[in-house]
This record gives sequence, C-alpha cells and structure tokens, in this order.
Amino acid sequence: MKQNQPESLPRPEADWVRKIQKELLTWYDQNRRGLPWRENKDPYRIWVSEIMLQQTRVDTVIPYYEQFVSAFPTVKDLAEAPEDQVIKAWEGLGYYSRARNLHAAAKEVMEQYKGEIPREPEKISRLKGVGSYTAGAILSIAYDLPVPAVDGNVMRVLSRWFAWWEDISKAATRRRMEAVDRELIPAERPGDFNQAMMELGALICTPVSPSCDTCPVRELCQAQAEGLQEELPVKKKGKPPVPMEVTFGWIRRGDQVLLHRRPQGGLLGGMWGLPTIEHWQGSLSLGEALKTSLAELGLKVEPGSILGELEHVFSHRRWYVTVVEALEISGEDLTEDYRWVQESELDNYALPNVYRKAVQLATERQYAAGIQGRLF
DNA sequence: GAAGCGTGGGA
DNA sequence: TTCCCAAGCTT
Repeated sequence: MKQNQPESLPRPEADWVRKIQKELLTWYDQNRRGLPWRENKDPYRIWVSEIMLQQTRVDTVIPYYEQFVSAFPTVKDLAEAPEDQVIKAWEGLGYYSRARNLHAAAKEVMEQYKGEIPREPEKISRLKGVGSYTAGAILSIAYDLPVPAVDGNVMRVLSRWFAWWEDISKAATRRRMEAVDRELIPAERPGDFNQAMMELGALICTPVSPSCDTCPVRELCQAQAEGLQEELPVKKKGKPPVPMEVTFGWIRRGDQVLLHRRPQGGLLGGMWGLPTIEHWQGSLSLGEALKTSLAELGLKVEPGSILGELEHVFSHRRWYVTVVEALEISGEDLTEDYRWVQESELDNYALPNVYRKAVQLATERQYAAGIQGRLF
C-alpha cells in the first residue's frame, strides 16, 4: 500500500483553496468548542494556553489554565511572581521547563516590550519556549496575522488532504508543511482558519478511526478518495522508555523530611523531590547506595524498612522506585539543594507527580506495623 | 537530525 | 499490559 514520496510539494489550485477555506470556516463556526482560552483574544491568555497545550491534552489543561490565569491575570503579574509560585501552579502538568521558560519570557516581555507581547514573528520567536508553532498560534489567534500554526493536528490533516507520505516526526517535514499551509490561510480570518485546522484534527480527522462520514471537506481530501486515511500520516515510532531502578530516601529528622532539588537541565531539572539514587538493575543494594550517597554530603543515616514500591513512566524513562526509610544519625550543614522540611509543609513545594506519589506512599506506611524488609 | 523532556487516558 | 499518544521546544 505504501507509495513513493512525491519529490515536490503539493500545489493546491486557487479554486480548491477557496473551497477548503469556506467549508472549514463554516464548519468551525458551527462546531468549535467553547474553551476557556477562547473567551477573548487577550494575547497573554492565548500564550499561556498554547504553552500548556504543548504535548498535553485539552481536558488536562483546562483546570490548570483556569487556575493559572486566575493566579497570574496579566503578563505583569506573572513576571513579578516568584518562580517557586509559578512552578507550584504548574505542579503535575509535566514538562516543567515550559513553566520556567514562560516565566522568564514574561519578564522579558515586561523589560523589552513594555508588557506587550510582540507582533513580529522574529521577536516573538525569540521568547523562551516559543517555537515556530506557538509563535504562529499567538500571532494568528490574538493578532489575526496570516502566519502558519502547524502542530500535530495540522500535519495530520495536511498529510491526508494531499496524501503526503513524508514522515511527520521529522522537523524538515513540518517546515515543508508550513510552506504549503501558508498558501491556504485566508487573509480575512487567519486565526479562525488555523484553529479550524486544529479543531478538525481534534474532532474529525483523528489519528485513528477518523470520522470521514461527517467531515466537512471529505470531497476535497485525497486520502479519503483513495481510502488511505488510516495509513496516513506516516510517523516513525519512538523508542520505548528505558527501565531504571531507583531508590527514594524517606529520611526523617524528628517531624522533618529531607528534600533534594534536582540539578538543572535534566529529568525534572530544578524540581524538588526526595533524595534520589538512580542505578542500573542489580548494580548496588538499595541501602548501600543510599547510605553511601548521603555520606558524601556529611549526612549519616541508618537505613530502615522499605516503605513500598511504585512505578512511574516518563516519556523516555521507566522508573521502578523503591522508597526506603532512614533516620538521620548525624549531619552537618547541607548544601543549598538539600532542605529539611516539616511534613506538614510538603504541600507548599512543587513536587513532580512521581515524588508526590512517593510521599503519599511513605506517609501512609511509615507508621505501619511490622518491618517488611530489614536492609542491614 | 535526533534525543531529551512529564503526565494521564484510551485502545 | 503495552502502546500511542496530546495544540512542541531546546540542545
């Protein structure tokens, strides 16, 4: 069934383009979802929604969005907020560099652009966390500028409309699709047209079992005409997450617990969590690893019982976590990225979900009767 | 160009 | 259970 990739880009005819524009906008006017970021065209709100929606489902985003714009109603409020507060508002949403970049970009908008999100593609794209898609989305939706906003939905739709066999997981494919998409955008309603493309992808032209029966542009779709809608788009499969064994320390000093801030840049970079030791399966015993690791900090602990186990899957990593209880025996002043925290204060920290799960597990079981597994 | 970066939901 | 995601960006 596979076909050869066309060497050249699709060249839609003017008549075809007019039909697509008309049918798609008419359908959008009647079927658009009433989403909270569609209540007005405040560029700041559009911006926040687009960052949150990166690789994240609409249903997941909605409550975060409502709470975020309530806590930070304007770009000025966001820029002036402490970073801890911004990250806390992002807790559980994932891809936390998005929050850091958004915060930094808000500061830049205040300092460089007097609080107004720039209308120039070159300037808005320079903001941290704003790439090609997000720049196009903000400019077209908030400012009605005729620029492409090509996300996964749009690539899927275009791939089917033109029976395009290029791998949409490649960056080069997205750039080519932007070039074609640019020719489809109507001068009068660029923002609505871009949203209509995405809405079609979300509601009708879905990844599996697309609803071609009710598609407003099925007569204009080459994949539908050839029965190829289930074959397209072509997308290279990703690698499965690499399994890792990990130990979390639930280390107590009185009614305090030791937290650790993870190093910037990597997995959960800059986020607080329980002291964490990653090791390949079978490389070290849990207690030895924990004790050795903390000893390097000048902290002596006596490992106790295993409080429990949990599994957590990231995009590229699978953690098999063992939560180990330990009591501090003696310690000196720790570095800045370690902090003793009252158990009752843990809720004030922005903990990624994997650590939130571990804290819940530990607090439930630390007083449970019986030693499940003595380490020494 | 490819890899790294979270999470929860549905098939 | 396992897989594939869902309105991508950065390095």
